[in-house]
Amino acid sequence: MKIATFNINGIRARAEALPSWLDAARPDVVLLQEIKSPDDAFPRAPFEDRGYTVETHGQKGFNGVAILSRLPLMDVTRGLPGDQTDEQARWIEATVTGQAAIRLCGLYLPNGNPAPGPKYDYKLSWMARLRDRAAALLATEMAVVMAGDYNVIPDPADAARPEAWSDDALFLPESRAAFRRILNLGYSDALRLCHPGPGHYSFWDYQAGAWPKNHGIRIDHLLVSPQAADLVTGAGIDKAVRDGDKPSDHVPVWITLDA
DNA sequence: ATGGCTATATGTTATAGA
Repeated sequence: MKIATFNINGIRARAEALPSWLDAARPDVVLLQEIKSPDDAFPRAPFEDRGYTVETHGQKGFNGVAILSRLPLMDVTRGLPGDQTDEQARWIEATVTGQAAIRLCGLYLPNGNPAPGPKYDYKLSWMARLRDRAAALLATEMAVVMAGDYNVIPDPADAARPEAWSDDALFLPESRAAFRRILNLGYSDALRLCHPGPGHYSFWDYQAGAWPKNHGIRIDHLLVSPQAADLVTGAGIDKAVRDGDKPSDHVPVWITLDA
């Protein structure tokens, strides 16, 4: 099974780039972030025509997550537990069944800038809720894959110019510690199971020539529970997508599983 | 150096992103 995460930065803006990548990469499941669309405006046909089931959790204008799957999805839930007043569409779950059942979580973690401030407070409180949900899922002993745009640079090796991010919400010590707390529950950063070392990025800003200068950061992650880590056979980043026509500022990150 | 580009809605400017 091949599972990918991709912050597409607008589903309608990626009407050509996303199907083009799907046809080349042939993932079984894709967790999408920043669809920037209400559910009823999501263009389903290009995906259903390719054999994908579409489950969305969107809102007007910003945010929004979705799952595309060529395998059956069950028990779909929307919204991260822990705060009934949170109206931002950033979390969706479903169980996908191939040779094994896997609980999927698609997430778009708050950016948090500027820090300090209310947006950063929201980021950290969202991460505390994420940790609680991650712990609850771990207790089920299912294979769990939590994938999406975490908006966290875990380590200096995950940025071409770490010094440029020292005061940024994506790289502040508290953000990195909150991410590390989830790993410390027992989850693994799946790309790191397969590819240690620097130079693996998933985002390049549209501005300031970040792409041609390769000033990237790695902020899109697939975290896997121990039961899911047992099944991982490979991982990668489809960097070439950033060079396509009308690209997102993020590129797809994927894993393959013996499942 | 300068938020330098992009997407969307609030729409010929503002907001958010990272």
